Amino acid sequence: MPTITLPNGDKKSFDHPITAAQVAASIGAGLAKAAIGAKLDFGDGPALRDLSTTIDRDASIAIITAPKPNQAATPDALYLMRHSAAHVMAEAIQDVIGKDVQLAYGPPTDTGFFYDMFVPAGKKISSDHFDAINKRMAEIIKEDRPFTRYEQPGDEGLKRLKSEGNKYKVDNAERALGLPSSVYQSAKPLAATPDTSSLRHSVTPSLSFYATGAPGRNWEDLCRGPHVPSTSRIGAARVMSLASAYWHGDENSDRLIRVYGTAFPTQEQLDAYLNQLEEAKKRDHRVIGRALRLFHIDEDVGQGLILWTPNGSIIRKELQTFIASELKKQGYTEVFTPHIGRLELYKTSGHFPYYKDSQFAPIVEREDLEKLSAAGRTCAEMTNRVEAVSERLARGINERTGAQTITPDRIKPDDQLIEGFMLRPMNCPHHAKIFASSPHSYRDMPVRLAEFGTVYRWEQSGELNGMTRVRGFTQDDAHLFCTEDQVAAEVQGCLTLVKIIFATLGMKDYRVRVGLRDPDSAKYTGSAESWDKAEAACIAAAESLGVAFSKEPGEAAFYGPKIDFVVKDVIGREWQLGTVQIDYNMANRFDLSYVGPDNHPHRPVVIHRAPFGSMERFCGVLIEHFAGSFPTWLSPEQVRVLPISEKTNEYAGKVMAALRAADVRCSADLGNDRVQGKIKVAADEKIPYMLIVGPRDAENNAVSIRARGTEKDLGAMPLEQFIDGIRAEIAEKRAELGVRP
RNA sequence: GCCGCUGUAGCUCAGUGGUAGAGCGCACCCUUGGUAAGGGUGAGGUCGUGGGUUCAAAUCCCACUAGCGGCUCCA
Repeated sequence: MPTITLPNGDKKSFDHPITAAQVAASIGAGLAKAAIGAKLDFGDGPALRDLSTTIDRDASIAIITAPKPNQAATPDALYLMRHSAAHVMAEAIQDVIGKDVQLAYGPPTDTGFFYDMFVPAGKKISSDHFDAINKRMAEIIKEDRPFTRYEQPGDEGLKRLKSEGNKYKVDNAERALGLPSSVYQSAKPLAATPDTSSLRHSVTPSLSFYATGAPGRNWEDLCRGPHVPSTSRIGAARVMSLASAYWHGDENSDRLIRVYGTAFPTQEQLDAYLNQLEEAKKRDHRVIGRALRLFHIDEDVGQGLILWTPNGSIIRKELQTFIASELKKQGYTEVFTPHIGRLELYKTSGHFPYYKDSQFAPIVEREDLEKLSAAGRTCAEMTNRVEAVSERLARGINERTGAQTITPDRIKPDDQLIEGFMLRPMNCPHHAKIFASSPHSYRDMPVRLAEFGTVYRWEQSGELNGMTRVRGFTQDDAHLFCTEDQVAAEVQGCLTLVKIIFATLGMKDYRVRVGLRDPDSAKYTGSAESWDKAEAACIAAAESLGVAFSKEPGEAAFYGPKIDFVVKDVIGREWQLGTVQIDYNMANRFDLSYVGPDNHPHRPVVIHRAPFGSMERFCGVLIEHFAGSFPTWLSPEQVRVLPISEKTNEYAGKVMAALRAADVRCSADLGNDRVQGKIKVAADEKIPYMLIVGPRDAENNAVSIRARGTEKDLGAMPLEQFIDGIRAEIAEKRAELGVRP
């Protein structure tokens, strides 16, 4: 007979099996009323369950409740409500579009839920249907139909699903039963059961179904649950958007329509969320970037290629100056290298064969093309000769790495090869060549070569996104060539740099991933001992950051472990910014060495690191972080002088000149607007300081201050004092606008 | 790359088969005003590109191109 442990440690014993709802009722009527689910632990870990779950053995329980008014829902409560809302939305869609819409998979997400579905040919779902779907969802919620769970033996349930002709549900059922799929075939290994929760569920020999109402009479769906007790407990739900998704995320498989929705306990909370989305859109770096004229993308220049306009260029330049000064302190040396290199170089590095499809096409010499053309050769022949490697190179690479990237049919004698150049996808080959250009003693190590190096990658067109995903970008790159013993200290130094940058910019909302090797894979280069040491160094360095980080086995590059910094944009998408990667491969490929204390050559270890990642992406994220209101040191325009009338224009000009002489970025608004109008314009442009000057100020050699974010006149102060104040603020890279009379 | 949506003035957008519109911005004029837009006049568009249907296309159809939202990918 079950003994049930409550969250506070109290125990309750019952002499008969009991439902979670009854447990709630035994604690209090208010709890029973608010309950929408339960987290039960039968000793195998906590799992969310229906309130109707029968408890027939010892368990600990936490009742999940709907939030009180004005209270935020717990993640568990939202999970239950949204998972349930997905069913309601699916029913509504089938009512609006047609019963022949086939449902596939509908889980909750961080911000709501989605349901993937197959819409038969001839039918269509579009945003025009949203009003009707929303209306139908509201009706179903209002009807307050119970979510009724029932189970069928696996074979029986499967037979029934097969007779219904929905292969997606058959597939779901087969996977729930632990059977191989009879309907889904793919070259790719089957993904693990998609599961957005950390909750565990066991494979059972039966299948569970949920009817929204009475089984057989109302709408129902194969589902493992759990759900809220009845539809009215969902609160407020809404369909949000349409997208496409592949079945099993497999691009060679069926394309499904993914319908996104969200649900909140109350209409007010849903409205607040929608409002928040609207606000987030205003922070979008693409919107602010245009409004503040920070960057431009021009169709005629090309997709994914950023033109830094004067305002954006100031921000970038300030950031680069900032980081360059930190690099100097850490003993880096700066280098400059070209944006292209010979194909041979990237064949040596392995980039060309390995990442062929995500690079710009090679630049082939005109003479070669003409020769081939005159000889009647095809395009395929040209490609073959461009992509092939010399015997010498193939030997070299195979010897050291067993390189899988060169196939024997692509090895050609030198006179068969077509040479060419490539836009560089990475800076490391150039830096490796600089390292190799002079001999090195262990006494010189580490050698730290830094460059704001622009690289070009052929990103898929559908991936391009403002400044955050582009085809040409500048890494704040550096390569540290060090001895094995120096790896830990150098990784530590890289993280210190990242920490300084993030702290200076007030960026706190990021996460850290430590990518480790997959213990079951053999694709990695470098010795096991080196990997052990490097992984330990990465973990130790990450621990020293004082920030939560995740260890991610299998996420290492094939050439070494790495540490990535990831931030979210305003609409919740994650972007990788800074990265630190340890590389055991490159030094081999380029045959790099230094002379050790034993007077023999040794292989250096290479660390790739870019604390910002790319200037483009970093600035994009930074625009959103500050919502365009940059601290003074980064602001394209730091001060604007606003004369009250044209009578004070001359003094305004003097003020501007004095500020410019003090290295402050400043302009004066000498138009014939009234001062209210000039303030509005300057405020819209998010300029940190407005100096309003009239005859009174001119007489006293003073300025009246108005700081961004302060909706009033702060009073007047002597011009010289203002200049001293703002210079200090800029020099110290202060986050706040602090110059006051 | 794939699916869906979108492309009209510098920007934000209205215009569903019959002479191209608004607000903001811009230019000029009046106003000389002490803290989030005083007033007026004017310039500015081969309606993303190319085909097609039609007496007639910004509008309907097709293709391309670019952007947006997802998916897949990301050294």
